[in-house]
Amino acid sequence: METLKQKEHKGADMGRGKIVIRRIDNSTSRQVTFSKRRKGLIKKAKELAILCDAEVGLVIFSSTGKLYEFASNSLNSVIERYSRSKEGHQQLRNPASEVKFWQGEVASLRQELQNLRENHRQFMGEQLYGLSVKELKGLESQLEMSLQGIRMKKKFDKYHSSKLLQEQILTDEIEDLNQKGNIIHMQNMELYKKVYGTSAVNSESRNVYIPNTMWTGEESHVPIHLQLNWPNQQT
Amino acid sequence: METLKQKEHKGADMGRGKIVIRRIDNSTSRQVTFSKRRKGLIKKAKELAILCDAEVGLVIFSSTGKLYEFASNSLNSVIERYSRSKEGHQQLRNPASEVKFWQGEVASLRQELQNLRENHRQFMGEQLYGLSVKELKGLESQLEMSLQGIRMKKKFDKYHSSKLLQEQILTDEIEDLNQKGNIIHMQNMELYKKVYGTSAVNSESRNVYIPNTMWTGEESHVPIHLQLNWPNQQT
DNA sequence: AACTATTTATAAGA
DNA sequence: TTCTTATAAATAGTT
Repeated sequence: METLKQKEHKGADMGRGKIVIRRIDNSTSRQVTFSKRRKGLIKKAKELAILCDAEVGLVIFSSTGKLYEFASNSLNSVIERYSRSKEGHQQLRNPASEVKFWQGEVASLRQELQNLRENHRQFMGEQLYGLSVKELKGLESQLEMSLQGIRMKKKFDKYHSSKLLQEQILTDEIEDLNQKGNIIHMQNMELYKKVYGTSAVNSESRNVYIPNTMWTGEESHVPIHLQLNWPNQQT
Repeated sequence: METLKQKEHKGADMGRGKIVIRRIDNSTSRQVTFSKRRKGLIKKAKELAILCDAEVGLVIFSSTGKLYEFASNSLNSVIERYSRSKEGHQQLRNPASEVKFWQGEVASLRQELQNLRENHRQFMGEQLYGLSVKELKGLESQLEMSLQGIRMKKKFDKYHSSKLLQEQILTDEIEDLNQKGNIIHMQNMELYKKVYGTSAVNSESRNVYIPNTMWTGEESHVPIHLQLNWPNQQT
C-alpha cells in the first residue's frame, strides 16, 4: 500500500515524489520543471546522437514562445533531410509578403487562443493559482450568474414540456438527485486525486470512493440508479 | 546521487555499469541501445510537452537512415515555427506550399477559436438557446464543480497554506461529500420503496435509473438508488 | 525480450 | 536560478 501521506502533488514520475504527466497548473513550478527537463531532454538527445551515431534534431518552444534547440549537426540540415525524407520537395514562386501576412495571422490567433484557453481553464476551476481573492470572488459571482441563467433556462424548458405534471415532478426529482449524486461523485473524485494522488482507482478502500463511470443525465431509457454503497464500508 | 560538479560533457551513464558517452563500436549493442534510448528520449519529449505546455519537435535518423519522429502537435508546424523564429529564413521554403500551410493553420486556429468562444459564452450563461436539458445539466454540473474549486481555493488562501491544514481541509471536504452522498442514498432508498415497492425494478420504471455500474469500482453488488429531494437546494 | 543492479533524472524543498 | 536530497526512472550488462 502506498498509503503514505502524500504531498500536494500526485502521480508518477521520478524524483522526490510521483507526479502525473499532465499540464502543471502552477506556473512557477511549470517553469522550473521546464528548465530542468529541457536540460535533461537535450542531454539525452546528445547522448543518443553520439552513442548510436544517429542524426538528431530537437526543437522546443516554451509556453511563452522562447526557442530552444539541439541538433547533432545543423538543425537546418536535419530539417532538410526530414522534409526530403517525408515527401518530394517542391519549388515555386515566393510572395514572401503573403507568407508573412499569414504568419502574422497565425501569431495573433495563437495569442488569442492562449488567452481564451487560460480564461477557460479558470472557469473550469483550474489554474487558480495566480488569482487574488478578489479575482476569485469575481469568478465566483460570474459562475453563479451563469448558473442562474442555466437554471432559468431549464425551468423554462420544463414549463413547455408536454409531460403530465405529476409525472414531470417525479422525473425531475429523480433527475435532480441523479445529477447531484453525480456532482458529488465527481467532486469527491477530484478531492481524492488532490489528497491521494492519481487514479489509484482500485486501491484498498479508504474512506473515499472513486467512481468509475458517470451517469447520464436523463432520457436514457435504460434505467440507472445511483448507487453509492457508502454506508457499509469502513470509514 | 553524487552531487559532484562534473556537469558538462561526457562522463558516464546509467545502468548496470557506467559507460562513456562515445560511439558504441559493437553494431549490435549500438542498435539495441539506440532502440532503448530512442524510446526513452521520445517519452521524455512527450512529458516535457505535456507537463510544461511546450511545443516540442523531435527528429531522429538512425545510423541506417531510418526516420523516427515526435511532435507535440504537427512536426511541420514546429518546423515552420522554428524557421520563422529563426528570422532570415523567409524564402528558403517553397512559397506556394508554405502559403497553403499557413492558410491551413489560420483556418484551423480560427475554427478552434470559434469553438472555444462558443463554449465560453455558454459558460457565461449566454447562448443557451440551442442546448437541450441534458446539455444544460452538464453545464450546470461543470459550473458547480468550478465553484467548488474556487471556494476551495479561497479557503486555502484564507488558511495560509500550511500543508497539513490544507490536507485537513481536503479530508474534511471529502467527509462532507460522503455524508451528503449518504443522505442522498438514504433518501433514494426511501423514495424508491415508496414509489416502486420493495425492490425489483420493473419495466415500467422508465424514469428511474438503474445503475449498470458501480460507484466504488468494487464490492457493492448491491445497487442503491439515489433519489430525490435534497432539502437545502433550490432548483 | 526480460531481468536487475546501478546510475541518472528529477520532484520537492530551501 | 541553483543546490541538496530522497526517490522514481532509465538503462547497461546479463540471462
